[in-house]
Amino acid sequence: MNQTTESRETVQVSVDVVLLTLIEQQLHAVLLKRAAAPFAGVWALPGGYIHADEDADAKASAARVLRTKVGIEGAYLEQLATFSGPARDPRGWSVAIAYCALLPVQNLPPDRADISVVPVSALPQLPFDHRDIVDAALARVRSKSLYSSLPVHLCGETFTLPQLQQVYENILGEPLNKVSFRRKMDEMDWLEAVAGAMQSGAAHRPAQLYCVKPAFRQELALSPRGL
Amino acid sequence: MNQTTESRETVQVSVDVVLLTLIEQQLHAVLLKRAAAPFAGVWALPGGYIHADEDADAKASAARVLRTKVGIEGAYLEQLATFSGPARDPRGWSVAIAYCALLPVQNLPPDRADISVVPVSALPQLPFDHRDIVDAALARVRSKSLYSSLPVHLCGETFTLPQLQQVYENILGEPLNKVSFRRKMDEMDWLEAVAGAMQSGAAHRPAQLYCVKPAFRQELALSPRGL
DNA sequence: TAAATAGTGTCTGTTAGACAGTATACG
DNA sequence: CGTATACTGTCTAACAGACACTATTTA
Repeated sequence: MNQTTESRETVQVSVDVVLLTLIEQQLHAVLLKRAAAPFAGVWALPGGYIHADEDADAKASAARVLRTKVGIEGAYLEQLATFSGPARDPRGWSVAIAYCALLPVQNLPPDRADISVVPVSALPQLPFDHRDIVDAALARVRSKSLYSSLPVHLCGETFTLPQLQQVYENILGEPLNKVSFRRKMDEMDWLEAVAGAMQSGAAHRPAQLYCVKPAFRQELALSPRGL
Repeated sequence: MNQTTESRETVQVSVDVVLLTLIEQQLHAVLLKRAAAPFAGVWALPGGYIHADEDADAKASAARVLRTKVGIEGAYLEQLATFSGPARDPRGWSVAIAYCALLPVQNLPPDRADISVVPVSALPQLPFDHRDIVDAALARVRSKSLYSSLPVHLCGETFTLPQLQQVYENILGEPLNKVSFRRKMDEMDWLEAVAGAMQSGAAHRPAQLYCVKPAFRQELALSPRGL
């Protein structure tokens, strides 16, 4: 809070969201074609100014951006970091509160001309410092996947342990030990088995379906020693 | 970034700093007596508006606040989180980019009437949402101390391993195993021994002095598996 | 030489990964 | 019954903590 009453050059405050999903074993980010200047017509992160008259806080602004501009609801949302400076936006000194959002691929909105879902390994050039923001999101998601239940937010309502392990492996970019993974999931007690097993007609033993325990639905669960 | 050009109610952006130091085995926070309304005369976190005409980014604003309002320089600075909403400041919808700063006690400024250094376990009532910000800083410092070299920023230029272990223990609030701690410090290779040993006239074997390796002076070093 | 803390060697229990086995579906 | 994947039992290697021992200073 300020200790003086002097007024200074205005600072623009916006919210930017890195919306990630997992498609065909690869993390993808959702980009929006910018409607207005600057960078009109360019693919960029979904974002927008804070609406002081309707947003309860910046997280609510991010949720509103996802709802009104991307058309999704219920994504896992977590504040990432705040980016600032005179050069990141050509309009002048600006502040962007960046959020990271995770969504199962099946909850993505239907195809739209102004929405692009691209692998994070093949992003186009992004305006502002959006590339830095995406990089920060990827670093955060990868590091948190080492010791938390964060990746469950990329799975649907129910999933099998082999599926969940694959999600972890896709995010981390390295194979995990099956026995250790299942032992951890068991110890952490984040999941509960659903009555019916998944058969899916595959020519092998069906896998048990699990869902996240209600207590961890919105919150993250942490593991003391990783994995 | 915004996708529209509409303009809305203004949002105030400030920077708040949780400056922590270790005094007599206890974490202390530095509070400043507010000079201006709101909450004039009340102890609060050092903070201030961003000066768009001189600050390179919000971190520079935080460093400037520490320099001009608290009188310190060279503290370890790390962005914490951004707090926002219509209710946190009586002047209206506001955004506070919070930073956490660590400083060895010997680098604190000389006593001043408008500066108070209080144990974090005995903080007074704080205005705005400064209590939430302090709590976030403590949670961050404690969790990062589990797997990084962050506590070295609370030590002076040189220190002994028993001293450093005590800093970790004071932050974490629990005793650490001496053998394991020294084994980790050795494996991580963050420190280097200084030529002379510290005797300090104590009636026992003197301890080797260490300093942080130059590569980790400003950056943090992480440990893959904790401690 | 007694007291006090620094620093080290080694044992043991815990945890993580490798491997191989059993279970259960489909064709 | 062959194949493919789910799941489990068990061995082994790596790691962390406990304990005890040696080292070096002052009084």
